[in-house]
Amino acid sequence: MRTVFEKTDAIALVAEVFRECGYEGASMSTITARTRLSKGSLYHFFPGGKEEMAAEVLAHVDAWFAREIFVPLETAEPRAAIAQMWTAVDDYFRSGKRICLIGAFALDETRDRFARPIRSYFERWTNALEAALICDGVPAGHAKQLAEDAVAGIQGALVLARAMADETVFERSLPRMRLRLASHTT
Amino acid sequence: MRTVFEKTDAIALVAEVFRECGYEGASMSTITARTRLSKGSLYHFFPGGKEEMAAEVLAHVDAWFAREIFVPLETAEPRAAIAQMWTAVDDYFRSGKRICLIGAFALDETRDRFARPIRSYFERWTNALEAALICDGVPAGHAKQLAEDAVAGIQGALVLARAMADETVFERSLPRMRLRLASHTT
DNA sequence: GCCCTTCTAAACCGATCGGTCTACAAAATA
DNA sequence: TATTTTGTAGACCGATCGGTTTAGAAGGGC
Repeated sequence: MRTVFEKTDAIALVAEVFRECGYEGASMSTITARTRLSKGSLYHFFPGGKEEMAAEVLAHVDAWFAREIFVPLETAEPRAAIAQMWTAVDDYFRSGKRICLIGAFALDETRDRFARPIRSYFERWTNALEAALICDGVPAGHAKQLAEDAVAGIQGALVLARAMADETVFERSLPRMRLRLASHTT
Repeated sequence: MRTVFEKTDAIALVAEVFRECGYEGASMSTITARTRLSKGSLYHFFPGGKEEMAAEVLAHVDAWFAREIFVPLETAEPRAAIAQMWTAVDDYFRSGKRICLIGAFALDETRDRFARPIRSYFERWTNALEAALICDGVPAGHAKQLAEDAVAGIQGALVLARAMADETVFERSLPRMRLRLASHTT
Protein backbone atom coordinates (compact mmCIF):
# COMPACT_ATOMS: atom_id res chain seq x y z
CA MET A 1 0.00 0.00 0.00
CA ARG A 2 1.11 3.52 -0.78
CA THR A 3 -0.34 6.65 0.76
CA VAL A 4 0.57 9.85 -1.03
CA PHE A 5 1.06 13.08 0.88
CA GLU A 6 1.58 16.67 -0.08
CA LYS A 7 4.28 18.73 1.53
CA THR A 8 1.67 20.83 3.33
CA ASP A 9 0.27 17.69 4.99
CA ALA A 10 3.78 16.65 5.96
CA ILE A 11 4.47 20.01 7.61
CA ALA A 12 1.30 19.82 9.70
CA LEU A 13 2.05 16.26 10.80
CA VAL A 14 5.66 17.00 11.68
CA ALA A 15 4.61 20.16 13.52
CA GLU A 16 2.52 18.14 15.89
CA VAL A 17 5.45 15.87 16.72
CA PHE A 18 7.75 18.81 17.45
CA ARG A 19 5.03 20.39 19.53
CA GLU A 20 4.68 17.28 21.66
CA CYS A 21 8.33 16.27 21.92
CA GLY A 22 10.36 19.43 21.40
CA TYR A 23 13.18 19.69 18.88
CA GLU A 24 15.69 17.39 20.59
CA GLY A 25 13.01 15.03 21.85
CA ALA A 26 11.66 14.44 18.34
CA SER A 27 13.98 11.85 16.83
CA MET A 28 13.67 10.75 13.23
CA SER A 29 12.24 7.44 14.39
CA THR A 30 9.53 9.07 16.50
CA ILE A 31 8.75 11.38 13.60
CA THR A 32 8.42 8.52 11.15
CA ALA A 33 6.41 6.47 13.64
CA ARG A 34 3.92 9.21 14.52
CA THR A 35 3.50 10.76 11.10
CA ARG A 36 3.46 7.40 9.28
CA LEU A 37 5.80 9.02 6.80
CA SER A 38 8.87 7.02 5.82
CA LYS A 39 12.34 8.49 5.96
CA GLY A 40 12.29 8.53 2.19
CA SER A 41 9.24 10.78 2.14
CA LEU A 42 10.56 13.06 4.84
CA TYR A 43 13.93 13.58 3.18
CA HIS A 44 12.16 14.04 -0.12
CA PHE A 45 10.16 16.96 1.29
CA PHE A 46 12.92 18.23 3.59
CA PRO A 47 16.34 17.51 2.08
CA GLY A 48 17.93 19.45 4.94
CA GLY A 49 16.67 16.93 7.48
CA LYS A 50 15.41 17.73 10.95
CA GLU A 51 16.61 21.30 10.92
CA GLU A 52 14.77 22.08 7.70
CA MET A 53 11.66 20.36 9.03
CA ALA A 54 11.69 22.55 12.12
CA ALA A 55 12.40 25.68 10.10
CA GLU A 56 9.46 25.02 7.78
CA VAL A 57 7.23 24.17 10.72
CA LEU A 58 8.12 27.46 12.39
CA ALA A 59 7.41 29.33 9.15
CA HIS A 60 4.09 27.51 8.85
CA VAL A 61 3.04 28.46 12.38
CA ASP A 62 4.18 32.02 11.85
CA ALA A 63 2.17 32.24 8.63
CA TRP A 64 -0.98 31.08 10.45
CA PHE A 65 -0.56 33.69 13.17
CA ALA A 66 0.27 36.37 10.62
CA ARG A 67 -2.90 35.68 8.68
CA GLU A 68 -5.24 35.23 11.62
CA ILE A 69 -3.81 37.67 14.14
CA PHE A 70 -0.90 39.90 13.13
CA VAL A 71 -2.27 41.29 9.88
CA PRO A 72 -5.70 42.06 11.38
CA LEU A 73 -4.03 43.82 14.31
CA GLU A 74 -1.87 45.78 11.90
CA THR A 75 -4.55 46.77 9.43
CA ALA A 76 -8.10 46.21 10.69
CA GLU A 77 -10.21 48.19 13.13
CA PRO A 78 -8.51 47.75 16.55
CA ARG A 79 -11.45 46.52 18.64
CA ALA A 80 -12.48 43.94 16.08
CA ALA A 81 -8.90 42.83 15.52
CA ILE A 82 -8.29 42.35 19.24
CA ALA A 83 -11.52 40.37 19.59
CA GLN A 84 -10.42 38.23 16.65
CA MET A 85 -7.05 37.72 18.34
CA TRP A 86 -8.59 36.22 21.45
CA THR A 87 -10.84 33.83 19.56
CA ALA A 88 -8.01 32.81 17.22
CA VAL A 89 -5.74 32.14 20.21
CA ASP A 90 -8.39 30.05 21.92
CA ASP A 91 -8.96 28.15 18.69
CA TYR A 92 -5.32 27.55 17.95
CA PHE A 93 -4.31 26.28 21.34
CA ARG A 94 -7.46 24.19 21.60
CA SER A 95 -8.30 25.69 24.96
CA GLY A 96 -4.86 24.83 26.31
CA LYS A 97 -4.58 21.25 25.13
CA ARG A 98 -1.98 22.38 22.62
CA ILE A 99 1.13 24.33 23.52
CA CYS A 100 2.97 27.04 21.65
CA LEU A 101 5.74 25.38 19.68
CA ILE A 102 7.59 28.65 19.24
CA GLY A 103 7.45 29.40 22.96
CA ALA A 104 8.70 25.90 23.73
CA PHE A 105 11.60 26.24 21.28
CA ALA A 106 12.53 29.52 22.96
CA LEU A 107 13.21 27.92 26.32
CA ASP A 108 16.08 25.51 25.66
CA GLU A 109 19.14 25.79 23.44
CA THR A 110 17.19 25.17 20.27
CA ARG A 111 16.46 28.87 20.60
CA ASP A 112 19.99 29.55 19.36
CA ARG A 113 19.34 27.51 16.24
CA PHE A 114 16.14 29.37 15.35
CA ALA A 115 16.71 32.67 17.12
CA ARG A 116 15.58 34.85 14.25
CA PRO A 117 12.11 33.32 13.54
CA ILE A 118 11.39 32.89 17.26
CA ARG A 119 12.23 36.46 18.01
CA SER A 120 10.40 37.92 15.06
CA TYR A 121 7.23 35.95 15.88
CA PHE A 122 7.02 37.44 19.35
CA GLU A 123 8.17 40.89 18.30
CA ARG A 124 5.61 41.10 15.55
CA TRP A 125 2.87 39.93 17.88
CA THR A 126 3.64 42.40 20.66
CA ASN A 127 4.28 45.27 18.23
CA ALA A 128 1.06 44.64 16.32
CA LEU A 129 -0.96 44.47 19.53
CA GLU A 130 0.72 47.60 20.87
CA ALA A 131 -0.10 49.49 17.67
CA ALA A 132 -3.72 48.38 17.79
CA LEU A 133 -4.02 49.51 21.41
CA ILE A 134 -2.51 52.91 20.65
CA CYS A 135 -4.82 53.22 17.68
CA ASP A 136 -7.68 52.50 20.09
CA GLY A 137 -6.63 55.36 22.35
CA VAL A 138 -4.33 53.72 24.89
CA PRO A 139 -1.44 56.03 25.91
CA ALA A 140 1.73 55.10 24.06
CA GLY A 141 3.78 54.47 27.18
CA HIS A 142 1.13 52.14 28.50
CA ALA A 143 0.34 50.17 25.36
CA LYS A 144 3.63 48.33 25.01
CA GLN A 145 3.42 46.96 28.52
CA LEU A 146 -0.18 45.87 28.08
CA ALA A 147 0.74 44.11 24.85
CA GLU A 148 3.66 42.30 26.47
CA ASP A 149 1.51 41.32 29.42
CA ALA A 150 -1.12 39.82 27.15
CA VAL A 151 1.31 37.80 25.03
CA ALA A 152 3.31 36.67 28.07
CA GLY A 153 0.08 35.85 29.88
CA ILE A 154 -0.98 33.53 27.08
CA GLN A 155 2.38 31.75 27.13
CA GLY A 156 2.30 31.43 30.89
CA ALA A 157 -1.23 30.08 30.90
CA LEU A 158 -0.14 27.40 28.43
CA VAL A 159 2.80 26.42 30.64
CA LEU A 160 0.62 26.28 33.73
CA ALA A 161 -2.20 24.37 32.05
CA ARG A 162 0.18 21.77 30.78
CA ALA A 163 2.17 21.52 34.00
CA MET A 164 -1.00 20.91 36.01
CA ALA A 165 -2.52 18.76 33.26
CA ASP A 166 -5.64 20.86 33.65
CA GLU A 167 -6.96 22.63 30.56
CA THR A 168 -9.46 24.60 32.63
CA VAL A 169 -6.55 26.77 33.77
CA PHE A 170 -6.20 28.08 30.25
CA GLU A 171 -9.93 28.30 29.66
CA ARG A 172 -10.42 30.38 32.79
CA SER A 173 -7.32 32.49 32.28
CA LEU A 174 -8.01 33.61 28.72
CA PRO A 175 -11.32 35.47 29.32
CA ARG A 176 -9.78 37.21 32.33
CA MET A 177 -6.87 38.49 30.27
CA ARG A 178 -9.28 39.55 27.59
CA LEU A 179 -11.32 41.58 30.05
CA ARG A 180 -8.26 43.08 31.65
CA LEU A 181 -6.98 44.25 28.29
CA ALA A 182 -10.38 45.57 27.26
CA SER A 183 -10.71 47.50 30.51
CA HIS A 184 -7.84 49.74 29.43
CA THR A 185 -9.48 50.86 26.20
CA THR A 186 -12.93 51.79 27.50
CA MET B 1 44.68 15.74 38.81
CA ARG B 2 41.61 14.97 40.85
CA THR B 3 38.96 17.48 41.81
CA VAL B 4 36.60 16.27 44.49
CA PHE B 5 32.95 17.27 44.45
CA GLU B 6 30.07 16.80 46.82
CA LYS B 7 26.74 15.58 45.56
CA THR B 8 25.16 18.96 46.29
CA ASP B 9 27.68 20.64 43.98
CA ALA B 10 26.96 18.05 41.32
CA ILE B 11 23.21 18.68 41.50
CA ALA B 12 23.65 22.43 41.08
CA LEU B 13 25.98 21.96 38.11
CA VAL B 14 23.76 19.43 36.40
CA ALA B 15 20.71 21.62 37.03
CA GLU B 16 22.24 24.41 35.00
CA VAL B 17 22.82 22.09 32.05
CA PHE B 18 19.22 20.84 32.10
CA ARG B 19 18.01 24.40 32.39
CA GLU B 20 19.96 25.44 29.31
CA CYS B 21 19.44 22.36 27.15
CA GLY B 22 16.25 20.71 28.36
CA TYR B 23 16.04 17.04 29.29
CA GLU B 24 16.47 15.54 25.82
CA GLY B 25 18.91 18.19 24.73
CA ALA B 26 21.25 17.47 27.63
CA SER B 27 23.26 14.43 26.54
CA MET B 28 25.71 12.73 28.85
CA SER B 29 28.57 14.20 26.85
CA THR B 30 27.27 17.75 27.12
CA ILE B 31 26.73 17.19 30.84
CA THR B 32 30.25 15.89 31.36
CA ALA B 33 31.70 18.67 29.23
CA ARG B 34 29.89 21.54 30.94
CA THR B 35 30.06 20.30 34.51
CA ARG B 36 33.65 19.05 34.20
CA LEU B 37 32.42 15.95 36.00
CA SER B 38 33.42 12.61 34.48
CA LYS B 39 30.91 9.90 33.76
CA GLY B 40 32.37 7.98 36.65
CA SER B 41 31.54 10.79 39.05
CA LEU B 42 28.08 11.31 37.64
CA TYR B 43 27.12 7.66 37.84
CA HIS B 44 28.62 7.48 41.29
CA PHE B 45 26.30 10.24 42.50
CA PHE B 46 23.36 9.22 40.32
CA PRO B 47 23.36 5.46 39.74
CA GLY B 48 20.03 5.81 37.95
CA GLY B 49 21.61 7.90 35.21
CA LYS B 50 20.03 10.85 33.47
CA GLU B 51 16.57 10.21 34.83
CA GLU B 52 17.82 10.21 38.42
CA MET B 53 19.84 13.35 37.78
CA ALA B 54 16.77 15.15 36.52
CA ALA B 55 14.64 13.86 39.38
CA GLU B 56 17.14 15.10 41.97
CA VAL B 57 17.49 18.40 40.18
CA LEU B 58 13.72 18.87 40.23
CA ALA B 59 13.65 18.02 43.93
CA HIS B 60 16.47 20.49 44.55
CA VAL B 61 14.65 23.30 42.77
CA ASP B 62 11.42 22.44 44.56
CA ALA B 63 13.20 22.54 47.91
CA TRP B 64 14.57 26.00 47.16
CA PHE B 65 11.16 27.35 46.28
CA ALA B 66 9.58 25.63 49.26
CA ARG B 67 12.03 27.26 51.64
CA GLU B 68 12.10 30.72 50.09
CA ILE B 69 8.53 31.06 48.85
CA PHE B 70 6.01 28.32 49.63
CA VAL B 71 6.58 27.97 53.37
CA PRO B 72 6.55 31.74 53.95
CA LEU B 73 3.31 32.02 51.98
CA GLU B 74 1.83 29.15 53.95
CA THR B 75 2.88 30.28 57.41
CA ALA B 76 4.10 33.88 57.58
CA GLU B 77 2.20 37.13 57.56
CA PRO B 78 0.66 37.41 54.06
CA ARG B 79 1.89 40.84 52.99
CA ALA B 80 5.45 40.12 54.03
CA ALA B 81 5.37 36.66 52.47
CA ILE B 82 4.11 38.00 49.15
CA ALA B 83 6.77 40.70 49.15
CA GLN B 84 9.36 38.02 49.85
CA MET B 85 7.97 35.96 46.95
CA TRP B 86 8.56 38.73 44.43
CA THR B 87 12.12 39.39 45.53
CA ALA B 88 12.90 35.66 45.67
CA VAL B 89 11.52 35.20 42.14
CA ASP B 90 13.56 38.09 40.82
CA ASP B 91 16.64 36.71 42.54
CA TYR B 92 16.17 33.17 41.35
CA PHE B 93 15.55 33.92 37.71
CA ARG B 94 18.33 36.49 37.68
CA SER B 95 16.05 39.10 36.19
CA GLY B 96 15.03 36.78 33.39
CA LYS B 97 18.46 35.53 32.33
CA ARG B 98 17.58 32.15 33.81
CA ILE B 99 14.48 30.19 32.90
CA CYS B 100 12.24 27.97 34.99
CA LEU B 101 13.47 24.43 34.55
CA ILE B 102 10.21 22.99 35.83
CA GLY B 103 8.18 25.10 33.46
CA ALA B 104 10.40 24.04 30.57
CA PHE B 105 10.07 20.36 31.46
CA ALA B 106 6.29 20.80 31.51
CA LEU B 107 6.11 21.77 27.85
CA ASP B 108 7.40 18.73 26.01
CA GLU B 109 6.95 15.01 26.62
CA THR B 110 9.42 14.96 29.48
CA ARG B 111 6.41 16.17 31.41
CA ASP B 112 5.08 12.60 31.32
CA ARG B 113 8.27 11.33 32.91
CA PHE B 114 8.16 13.81 35.80
CA ALA B 115 4.45 14.60 35.91
CA ARG B 116 4.11 14.32 39.69
CA PRO B 117 6.89 16.72 40.79
CA ILE B 118 6.06 19.21 38.03
CA ARG B 119 2.42 19.26 38.96
CA SER B 120 2.99 19.48 42.68
CA TYR B 121 5.45 22.35 42.30
CA PHE B 122 2.89 24.51 40.50
CA GLU B 123 -0.04 23.38 42.62
CA ARG B 124 1.77 24.16 45.83
CA TRP B 125 2.80 27.56 44.54
CA THR B 126 -0.68 28.59 43.38
CA ASN B 127 -2.36 27.12 46.45
CA ALA B 128 0.04 28.81 48.85
CA LEU B 129 -0.36 32.16 47.13
CA GLU B 130 -4.14 31.76 47.05
CA ALA B 131 -4.21 31.02 50.77
CA ALA B 132 -2.04 34.04 51.56
CA LEU B 133 -4.31 36.27 49.49
CA ILE B 134 -7.44 34.97 51.22
CA CYS B 135 -5.73 35.45 54.56
CA ASP B 136 -5.07 39.03 53.49
CA GLY B 137 -8.74 39.63 52.80
CA VAL B 138 -9.15 38.81 49.12
CA PRO B 139 -12.52 37.13 48.40
CA ALA B 140 -12.11 33.36 48.08
CA GLY B 141 -13.52 33.17 44.56
CA HIS B 142 -11.12 35.86 43.41
CA ALA B 143 -7.95 34.68 45.12
CA LYS B 144 -7.41 31.50 43.12
CA GLN B 145 -7.55 33.35 39.85
CA LEU B 146 -5.19 36.05 41.05
CA ALA B 147 -2.75 33.40 42.22
CA GLU B 148 -2.87 31.56 38.91
CA ASP B 149 -2.44 34.81 37.00
CA ALA B 150 0.65 35.69 39.00
CA VAL B 151 2.35 32.30 38.60
CA ALA B 152 1.42 32.05 34.92
CA GLY B 153 2.52 35.63 34.39
CA ILE B 154 5.97 34.83 35.76
CA GLN B 155 6.30 31.82 33.48
CA GLY B 156 5.10 33.78 30.49
CA ALA B 157 7.50 36.63 31.17
CA LEU B 158 10.36 34.14 31.24
CA VAL B 159 9.30 32.67 27.88
CA LEU B 160 8.97 36.09 26.32
CA ALA B 161 12.24 37.42 27.75
CA ARG B 162 14.11 34.44 26.41
CA ALA B 163 12.36 34.39 23.06
CA MET B 164 13.17 38.04 22.47
CA ALA B 165 16.64 37.68 24.05
CA ASP B 166 15.78 40.77 26.07
CA GLU B 167 15.97 40.52 29.83
CA THR B 168 14.35 43.92 30.27
CA VAL B 169 11.04 42.28 29.37
CA PHE B 170 11.18 40.31 32.60
CA GLU B 171 12.54 43.20 34.62
CA ARG B 172 9.70 45.46 33.51
CA SER B 173 7.03 42.80 33.77
CA LEU B 174 7.72 41.68 37.31
CA PRO B 175 7.06 45.00 39.12
CA ARG B 176 3.85 45.43 37.13
CA MET B 177 2.56 42.03 38.20
CA ARG B 178 3.55 42.83 41.72
CA LEU B 179 1.57 46.07 41.72
CA ARG B 180 -1.41 44.44 40.05
CA LEU B 181 -1.52 41.76 42.71
CA ALA B 182 -1.05 44.26 45.52
CA SER B 183 -3.87 46.43 44.17
CA HIS B 184 -6.34 43.68 45.02
CA THR B 185 -5.47 43.54 48.69
CA THR B 186 -5.54 47.24 49.53
C1' DG C 1 52.49 2.02 58.07
C1' DC C 2 47.93 -0.44 56.43
C1' DC C 3 43.30 -1.06 54.62
C1' DC C 4 38.98 0.35 53.09
C1' DT C 5 35.79 3.51 51.52
C1' DT C 6 35.01 7.33 48.45
C1' DC C 7 35.45 9.36 44.29
C1' DT C 8 37.48 10.10 39.53
C1' DA C 9 38.99 8.78 34.88
C1' DA C 10 38.21 6.73 30.64
C1' DA C 11 37.86 2.57 27.73
C1' DC C 12 34.19 0.11 26.24
C1' DC C 13 29.27 -1.72 25.08
C1' DG C 14 24.91 -2.36 22.40
C1' DA C 15 21.29 0.71 20.89
C1' DT C 16 19.82 4.56 18.67
C1' DC C 17 20.91 8.84 16.49
C1' DG C 18 20.50 11.80 11.99
C1' DG C 19 21.31 11.09 7.39
C1' DT C 20 22.18 8.56 2.67
C1' DC C 21 21.17 5.43 -0.77
C1' DT C 22 19.00 2.15 -3.88
C1' DA C 23 14.80 0.24 -5.58
C1' DC C 24 10.44 0.81 -7.12
C1' DA C 25 5.33 2.08 -7.39
C1' DA C 26 2.08 5.44 -9.03
C1' DA C 27 0.85 9.48 -11.69
C1' DA C 28 1.69 12.59 -15.16
C1' DT C 29 3.21 13.53 -19.78
C1' DA C 30 3.56 12.23 -24.14
C1' DT D 1 2.20 2.56 -24.37
C1' DA D 2 6.86 4.45 -23.31
C1' DT D 3 9.03 7.86 -20.50
C1' DT D 4 9.67 10.97 -16.91
C1' DT D 5 8.46 12.88 -12.61
C1' DT D 6 7.05 12.42 -8.04
C1' DG D 7 6.83 10.22 -3.91
C1' DT D 8 7.43 5.83 -0.79
C1' DA D 9 9.87 2.09 1.45
C1' DG D 10 13.47 0.53 4.15
C1' DA D 11 18.33 -1.30 4.26
C1' DC D 12 22.35 0.75 5.44
C1' DC D 13 26.17 4.07 7.34
C1' DG D 14 29.31 6.31 10.73
C1' DA D 15 28.62 8.98 14.88
C1' DT D 16 26.75 9.56 19.12
C1' DC D 17 23.58 8.04 22.54
C1' DG D 18 22.92 6.43 27.69
C1' DG D 19 25.03 3.24 30.48
C1' DT D 20 28.70 -0.28 32.44
C1' DT D 21 33.01 -1.67 33.78
C1' DT D 22 37.73 -1.71 35.21
C1' DA D 23 41.51 0.67 37.20
C1' DG D 24 43.36 3.55 40.32
C1' DA D 25 44.03 8.08 43.11
C1' DA D 26 42.92 10.50 47.54
C1' DG D 27 41.64 10.54 52.38
C1' DG D 28 40.21 8.70 57.04
C1' DG D 29 40.52 5.23 60.77
C1' DC D 30 43.45 2.15 62.92
